[in-house]
Amino acid sequence: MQHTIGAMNTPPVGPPATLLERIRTKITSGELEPGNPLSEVSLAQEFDVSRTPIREVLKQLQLEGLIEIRPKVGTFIREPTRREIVELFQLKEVLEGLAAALMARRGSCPELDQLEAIVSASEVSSNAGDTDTYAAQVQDFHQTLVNGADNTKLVEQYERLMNQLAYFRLVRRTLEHPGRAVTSSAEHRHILTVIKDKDPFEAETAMRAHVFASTQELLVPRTRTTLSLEREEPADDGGHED
Amino acid sequence: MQHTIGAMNTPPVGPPATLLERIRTKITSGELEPGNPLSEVSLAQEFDVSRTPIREVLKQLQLEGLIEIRPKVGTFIREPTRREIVELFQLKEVLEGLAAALMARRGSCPELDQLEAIVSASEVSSNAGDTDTYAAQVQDFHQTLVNGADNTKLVEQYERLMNQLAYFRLVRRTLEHPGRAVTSSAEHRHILTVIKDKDPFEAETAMRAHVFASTQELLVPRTRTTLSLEREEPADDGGHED
DNA sequence: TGACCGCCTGATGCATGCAACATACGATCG
DNA sequence: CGATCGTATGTTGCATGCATCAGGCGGTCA
Repeated sequence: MQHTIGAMNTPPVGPPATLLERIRTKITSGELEPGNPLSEVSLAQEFDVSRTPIREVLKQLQLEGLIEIRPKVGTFIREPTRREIVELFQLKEVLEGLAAALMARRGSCPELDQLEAIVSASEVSSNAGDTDTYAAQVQDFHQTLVNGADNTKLVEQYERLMNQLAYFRLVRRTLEHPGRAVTSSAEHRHILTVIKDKDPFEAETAMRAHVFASTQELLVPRTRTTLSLEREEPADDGGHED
Repeated sequence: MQHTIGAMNTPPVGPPATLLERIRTKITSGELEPGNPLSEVSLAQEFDVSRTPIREVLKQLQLEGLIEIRPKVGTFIREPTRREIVELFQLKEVLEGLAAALMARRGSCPELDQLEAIVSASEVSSNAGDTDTYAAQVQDFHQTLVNGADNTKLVEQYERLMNQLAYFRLVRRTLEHPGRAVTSSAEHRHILTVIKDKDPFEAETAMRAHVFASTQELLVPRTRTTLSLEREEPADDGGHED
């Protein structure tokens, strides 16, 4: 599970992180509020470097979609529009679907064992109602699955996507729906089963259905405890009519 | 079809292109050979700016995967490994599949009419054996389809993917297979039909099959005119067994 | 002759300074 | 009193200079 790739959002060790990673983390961790201005001089002082490397990093983060540089005005943390969030989740669905299919084709691998451990542990925590633990395990499940696809380009695109979503802010909300945890856990178990069965098609289908369901939980404002997928927003939400 | 987004690889007008776009184009257009060193001072002189903006651009291009910056040594045009190419094509398949599904769900839109025009024109050129014209139309078909998905994030990821592939270099080879053009053209027509029928599932399925077939033509060295998908490389090539 | 060691050149890495511009505020005029 | 214009400030945009280091080349020694 260790990554030697340069651009990671969760470096295993602390200090020896790239400037890019450190500033990115400052944004994705929610330390800064969206819309907040990011002065080059402030960052330069904070990280004890000059403006030059800061500017290089900011340009890259703009390319990643995390910030917006308004020329001659300033740099601001970007707040994804709802439309963009929907778009990103549509991508998330197919990317994770691909990951599941690739893992199913791949067969035995370290990540498969990790998935087994994660799913087993998450079944315990979900039944126990330990939301915090389960939330972390959900993250692990998806990340491990993408890693298990053995496709570095997929991992890169997925990382960028999750960074743009500031996913950390969203996951917690999902699990506020009572009963979602156990349902989600069951879906994880099913996905793992079909992957073990080396059924790429079913793995992809199940994964996409799972991601779609989780997405719905996130995008639909939590108004009632059990919701039956009624739509209360005219905007396209990536519905499954296939 | 016009894009006002900052990072595009094919700006509609010439001169007022960003420095990033201009340098990126220098790479993706094949003007530079892979492995070729990209000196900061050379680029600075060529574009009549100082090294500072050049460095910012190079850092961004590194993030895009187009170049490799070896610290204290130099910057080099990156040559994707064959494995990376396979990985990128796996992504291309699902991204274009998503695009087709989204277009099918969307219904009438300008891009749909454009697709109709492109497919009709390409049927003519493919039957006439006009390879050059057909190659351009193939590009148009795929680009228009992705644009028609009405998902800006998908467009962005797709652009990056195509840049990494240096797709321009590869497409031409595909059409060297005699008969591929007419087959491909027929697939395009079928895809357009199911999109018009608003059948997202079939659209995605057809699109993925088409991309996969085209990919095979690209990845399998052209040894015989009609090949029946036999594999001559042990490496995983993203096979469809679902 | 062969291997090793030190310099030398080229590159990048970064700090700094100046110029240009967008924005906000306050004074002035109708 | 309201609108407008000028200025003041804070920001980014870019050029330049120096420090640092990797890699190559030649000389020297065994």
